[in-house]
Amino acid sequence: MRAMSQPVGLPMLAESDLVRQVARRLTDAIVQGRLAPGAKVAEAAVARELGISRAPVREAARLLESQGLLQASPRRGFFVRELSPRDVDELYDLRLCVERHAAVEAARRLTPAAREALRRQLDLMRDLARRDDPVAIVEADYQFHRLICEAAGNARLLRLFDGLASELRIVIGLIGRLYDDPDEIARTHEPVLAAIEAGHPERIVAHVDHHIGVARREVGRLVQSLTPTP
Amino acid sequence: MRAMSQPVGLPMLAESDLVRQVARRLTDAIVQGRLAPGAKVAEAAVARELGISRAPVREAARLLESQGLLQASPRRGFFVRELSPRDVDELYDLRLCVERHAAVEAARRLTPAAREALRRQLDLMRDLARRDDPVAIVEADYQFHRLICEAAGNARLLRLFDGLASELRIVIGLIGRLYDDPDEIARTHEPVLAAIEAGHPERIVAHVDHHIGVARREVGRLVQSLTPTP
DNA sequence: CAAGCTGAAAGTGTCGACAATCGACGCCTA
DNA sequence: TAGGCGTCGATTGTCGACACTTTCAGCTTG
Repeated sequence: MRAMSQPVGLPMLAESDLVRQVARRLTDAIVQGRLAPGAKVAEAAVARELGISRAPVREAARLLESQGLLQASPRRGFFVRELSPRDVDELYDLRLCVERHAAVEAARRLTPAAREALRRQLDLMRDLARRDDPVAIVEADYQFHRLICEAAGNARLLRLFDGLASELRIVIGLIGRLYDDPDEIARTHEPVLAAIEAGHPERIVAHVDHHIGVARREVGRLVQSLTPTP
Repeated sequence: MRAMSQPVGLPMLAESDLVRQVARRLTDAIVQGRLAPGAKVAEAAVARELGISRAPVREAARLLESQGLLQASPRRGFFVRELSPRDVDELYDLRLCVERHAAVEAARRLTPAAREALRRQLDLMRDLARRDDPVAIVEADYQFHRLICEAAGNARLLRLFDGLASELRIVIGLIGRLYDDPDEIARTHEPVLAAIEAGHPERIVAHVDHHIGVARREVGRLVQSLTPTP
């Protein structure tokens, strides 16, 4: 009984789990926009395409449902989640809540390694902005925020952030370029990192609020333009 | 098309979804302490006991895994999550983060109905404290916090709170009485509601912090005493 | 006596199949 | 011609079965 007191922490190799693989493929397809919001995800079709049976597909779909990427309609199947402007509002409310906390915590326990990683990520973003690579910038943007959550040292916080981010990617994946001015991204991130390094909680919150507010407006506008006014 | 313009409010009969039912049963068994942390949840055994096949059990288990109640170990099965002191720390960190936000938002958009519900819940808690009903008090405590999250008007926030709460219930369910002084619960809730009604963000945060800090210490002590020092 | 090996039993991962149900198409009726 | 009804196909929900893995008890051996 004491033998397996530590099932936690191991990288859990041998991910031969078909479920995880299917979940990953579906997730990729959704965030890359290959599966549009509202599209039906038929078990049989996916299973045929992957050359497996329906069981793993079903379980993967349920996993993605719990993550908010799919929506289950009893007796009808799974559909890619459609995000209303209200949904986006909810998601950004939570992002604000989560990332404020993450940034403050990250500042409290900032290790040299984490600080270095954040700086490198910022450099990368500046570089991508110069080279005007809109797809890579969105990814780098995501990674920067993820690094902050990682630095907060709370595994659940990180999982929560991943969940919010993947749901937002449903809509973000629809467009190639999120910001009109790619350079703006790098610029709005700088003060966030600076505030974290300085370690003033109020300043951190203020800059995080500002930065996320900008993103929120951008995505909000985008979703608004995508939603056929009812 | 106008015929059923009101799909809301119907009780949605015929929830023949076995998965939901199994998930509910397992959840109940866990939070009631009938399934102890670390216990194995064998698909076949559960299926036999419920008189169904393994497929729905599997899906329900995976659902509970995504909620953090179960832990999947490839090729070995599902186990009831064991919470280390560190896990409890993480959970309370997130609770703090989530409930601060919820309380501030609830204050911003407090409807008379929500306010009334919160007051009634507080009265109920006072009553239960007088009658010294430790089990009911924990439940009422949970409901009070849930009402605050409901009043915040963010469905995802509520789901997030439910997830955190159910994970914490893994350990809370282990004991009958969480607080030494039942009356203390009601007393530490009063200033929270007062602050929400007053609407001062800083005061709200302060009181929420204090209240959750108390609970955190209690649960922390409990978990500490349950953990065989490694 | 402890440690390692062997075999069987139990359990998971995956599959294909069947019944129940939902959506769509076409037909009938007013 | 518009609207309701019944039938058909397609898909889900559930099941039982099989191969492979893990676990554990008993045996062997140093």
